[in-house]
Amino acid sequence: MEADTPRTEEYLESIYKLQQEHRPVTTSSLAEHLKLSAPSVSEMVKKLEGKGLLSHTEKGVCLTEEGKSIAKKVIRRHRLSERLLTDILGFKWDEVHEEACRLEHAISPEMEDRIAESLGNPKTCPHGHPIPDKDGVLVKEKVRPLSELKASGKGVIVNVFEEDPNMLKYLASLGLIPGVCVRVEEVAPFGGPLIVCVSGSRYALGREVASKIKVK
Amino acid sequence: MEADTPRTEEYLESIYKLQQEHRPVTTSSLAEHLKLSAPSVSEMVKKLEGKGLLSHTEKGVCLTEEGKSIAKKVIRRHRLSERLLTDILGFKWDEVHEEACRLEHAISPEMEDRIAESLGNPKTCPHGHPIPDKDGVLVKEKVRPLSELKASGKGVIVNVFEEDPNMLKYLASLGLIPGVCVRVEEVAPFGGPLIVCVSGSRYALGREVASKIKVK
DNA sequence: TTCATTGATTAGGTATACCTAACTGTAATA
DNA sequence: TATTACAGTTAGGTATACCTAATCAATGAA
Ligand SMILES: [Mn+2]
Ligand SMILES: [Mn+2]
Ligand SMILES: [Mn+2]
Ligand SMILES: [Mn+2]
Repeated sequence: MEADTPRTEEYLESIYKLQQEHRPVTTSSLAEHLKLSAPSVSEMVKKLEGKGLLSHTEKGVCLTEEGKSIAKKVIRRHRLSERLLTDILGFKWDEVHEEACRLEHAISPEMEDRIAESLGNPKTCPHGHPIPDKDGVLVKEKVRPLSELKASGKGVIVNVFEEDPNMLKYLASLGLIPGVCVRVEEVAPFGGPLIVCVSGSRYALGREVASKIKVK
Repeated sequence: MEADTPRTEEYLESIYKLQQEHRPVTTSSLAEHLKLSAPSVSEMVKKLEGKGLLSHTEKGVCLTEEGKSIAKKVIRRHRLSERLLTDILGFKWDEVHEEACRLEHAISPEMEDRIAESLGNPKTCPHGHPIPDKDGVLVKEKVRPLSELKASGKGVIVNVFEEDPNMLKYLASLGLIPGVCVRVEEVAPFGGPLIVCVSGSRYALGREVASKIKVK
């Protein structure tokens, strides 16, 4: 069994994430997510299929058990890196994604263990996403998008499906971070914004944005 | 100016280190240090020369100012990584070299700053080697090898030029780490061992080993 | 002086991972 | 039905960084 290269890890990670977000896992969606050309992805997908890490049918790409297992390891390292960056090195949650995306390929199993231990085995990354445990067990909370709440509905933010630093900075400035309670005051019709109440303040939130904030 | 690849960084780092240790910086010594074939190094050296990072004469390879500057940045990231690993994540000094050798290529300038800050701007790595500052200033202490001390000579260990984990573990088990005071009790003739006294205990040390321990 | 050793390079090749341009097949549209 | 749009692949090519085998050049020993 040949060692996985950083690129293999990156593909598997992307595929796993797209699938988790219930987005189509096609070569084109992958190409968009990875910011690569379609033929590059097409070629790589074929190689990964040859290595038994995924299967590729008309319906799209699907990780095998081995592919899933590797993906979860990468995601564990990614999310632990993010926690290291925020909790120990003092980064903001909007500054860690890119950094972690490089670190995740440079961390040994020993370092992974030490980070987890030093941080007290955190259960989630700074964005609220679960950190798979050593055995690849990933506890997914049942959540729904904030955008689905009705007027006067309430919920606690569990996680935020967003990687764009500017958006994350904006959300943090409104106090929209995991663990915070949000109440929907009003829902404008025709796909209009939501008026939400967060720790005493009122804000108008676009549907698009609200759909990325998952609450329970 | 194209970005440096991890491999470019690795070559420059090796060249800088060999030169610091006053070892010949030839393609063959480089090949040995980097564990690559001579032709591979020969080729890469030519490329790096073309990029203006080094010059290659009969006397060997010599970094240009730009090459030196990059090398010192890599070494700064390497040594800061080592400190992060030992001081924050609880690694032993014999476990950090390889890990840091990967991390050093995955750390952004921002992360470099945060590590330095979080650690209180350490002056040396766990092996006692100076950490270049942001501007590439590297303070080298005047030291000499323990093997050069005469009988009843004394010195404080400044650093240890050794990367082999087993050797480092051995040295740590004898208490031979930076900051510790060593007295040479006896020097066996004909290149024989030194009998040294460290924190109350006596040990026989081979010349080879003793030459890697630098004292002041 | 000639030969063998050593160091370095040239020649030729591989693997990985990316690209653009061109082509193909399917499915919705006019 | 013919057309267009889109997704996906094939074809052909590049850059990086490695390898082995063969060659070349200088040096010291026979
Ligand atoms: Mn990643
Ligand atoms: Mn995250
Ligand atoms: Mn290195
Ligand atoms: Mn060190």
